[in-house]
Amino acid sequence: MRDFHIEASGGNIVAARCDDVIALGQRTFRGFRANFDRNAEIFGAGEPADHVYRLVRGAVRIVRYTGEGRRQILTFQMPGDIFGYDLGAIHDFTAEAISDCEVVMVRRCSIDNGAAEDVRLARTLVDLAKSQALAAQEHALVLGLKGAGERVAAFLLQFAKRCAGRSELDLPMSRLDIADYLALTIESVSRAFTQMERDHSIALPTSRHVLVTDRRALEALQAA
Amino acid sequence: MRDFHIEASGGNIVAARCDDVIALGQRTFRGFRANFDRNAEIFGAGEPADHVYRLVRGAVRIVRYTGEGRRQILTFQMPGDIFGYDLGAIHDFTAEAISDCEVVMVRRCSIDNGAAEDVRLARTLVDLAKSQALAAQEHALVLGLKGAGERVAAFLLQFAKRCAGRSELDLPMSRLDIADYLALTIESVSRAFTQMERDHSIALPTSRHVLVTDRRALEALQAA
DNA sequence: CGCTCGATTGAGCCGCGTCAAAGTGCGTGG
DNA sequence: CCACGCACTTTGACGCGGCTCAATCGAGCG
Repeated sequence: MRDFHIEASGGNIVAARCDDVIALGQRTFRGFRANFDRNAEIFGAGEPADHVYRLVRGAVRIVRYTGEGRRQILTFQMPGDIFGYDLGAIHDFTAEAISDCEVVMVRRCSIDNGAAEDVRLARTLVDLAKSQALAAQEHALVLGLKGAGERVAAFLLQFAKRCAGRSELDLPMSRLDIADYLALTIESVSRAFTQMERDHSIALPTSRHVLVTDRRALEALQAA
Repeated sequence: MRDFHIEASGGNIVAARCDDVIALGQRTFRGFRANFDRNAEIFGAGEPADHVYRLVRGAVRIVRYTGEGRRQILTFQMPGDIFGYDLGAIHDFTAEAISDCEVVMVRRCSIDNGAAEDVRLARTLVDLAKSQALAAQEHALVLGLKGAGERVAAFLLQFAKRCAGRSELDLPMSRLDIADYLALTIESVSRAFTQMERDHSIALPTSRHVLVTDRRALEALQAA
């Protein structure tokens, strides 16, 4: 398990080991591990999409910027998630580290080549893409149908489900990240949180630490 | 090219021929052709997803209904589009005929079986799923970042691109369909149309017939 | 201790939804 | 062929939810 170091021009990649893999289907792909500092760009929209990533530790946001600085977060990636396997040869979106984080990078062509000789892998990739499509559609539903409070409730429930249904949540992302994910302002997100606290649906020991005390109430709120 | 008829319980499928196919990758899948009347349900959310569809003629909306009758349209399908190839064994959404339309249906298992022995097909399916994911993400961006007028402009430009960039558009869908796609009300959609007409960005010989007279203006409006 | 960044809270405003009323086009039947 | 009815569209008046602007608060850190 020999370690070696990479000095990226931006200084974001601080260390890498060569013994890490991404598992897809029955196959494992050899890649390397990389660390990114908080707010570092992992890849940018428009750059060549020649690597696929698995998040090991930390949290990542997939983002689209508009001309005038407005920002929309499409998904949050949590440990175990695969990202960066985009449609074309160019990344459609930007990936940024929400917290200091650790990823495994695999050359995309090795996955594509593997899929050319392993139908089981190919099926796994189809399901991966389909589940991303479904997630994006659900996101569009939330943005289209729900009001501010309902969006935040839906976000909390979605996040809780990702954490194996635990009722004690440590949010890695700021209010601004949540706002840009739900297409709201920080103020609206904040008001929604305090309202849910007043209703005793949640408790907020700190602003990033959430206790879901009444899941039913959140589910009822979300459904509205 | 012998014709035969199917009588569905709902009376929606009025005729079918057995000589039609869906082409995917290098392969063609034998299926059968079916016609649906305007507003007929092609498949419903929750039903077994054991067929994949290609639209031949007409237009289709992919829809999600909430408990209280609210509705969100996720995509419009135009001739040539493939739909119904969902993630699980159950359809996540409902497909409805916007106009009288004609589809080719293929058993989903024949596609899945084909992918198990043809890697080129498998790659095509990955790209199909990825492009659906990208479309859903773009849709989420529109709903998240744009105001009413900008959404309608984006919709018109997207529709125009689908029609080989023609500037003369025949919208198959009602204002209500557009509203439910863009997460607006019919009134807001209507006002956006008339505003664009006042700005001489478009002309409206009839409400369903749109002439894009100033594409640049629409693009500028959309970008806002 | 004081600085800074993020979160919260409040006041006012604006865009879009809601409600209501015409207006328009089209198919149907007389 | 015309008259009617129905579904869809357009237009207007008004209210509300969430955005904007601004001030305060709180926690982490040098």
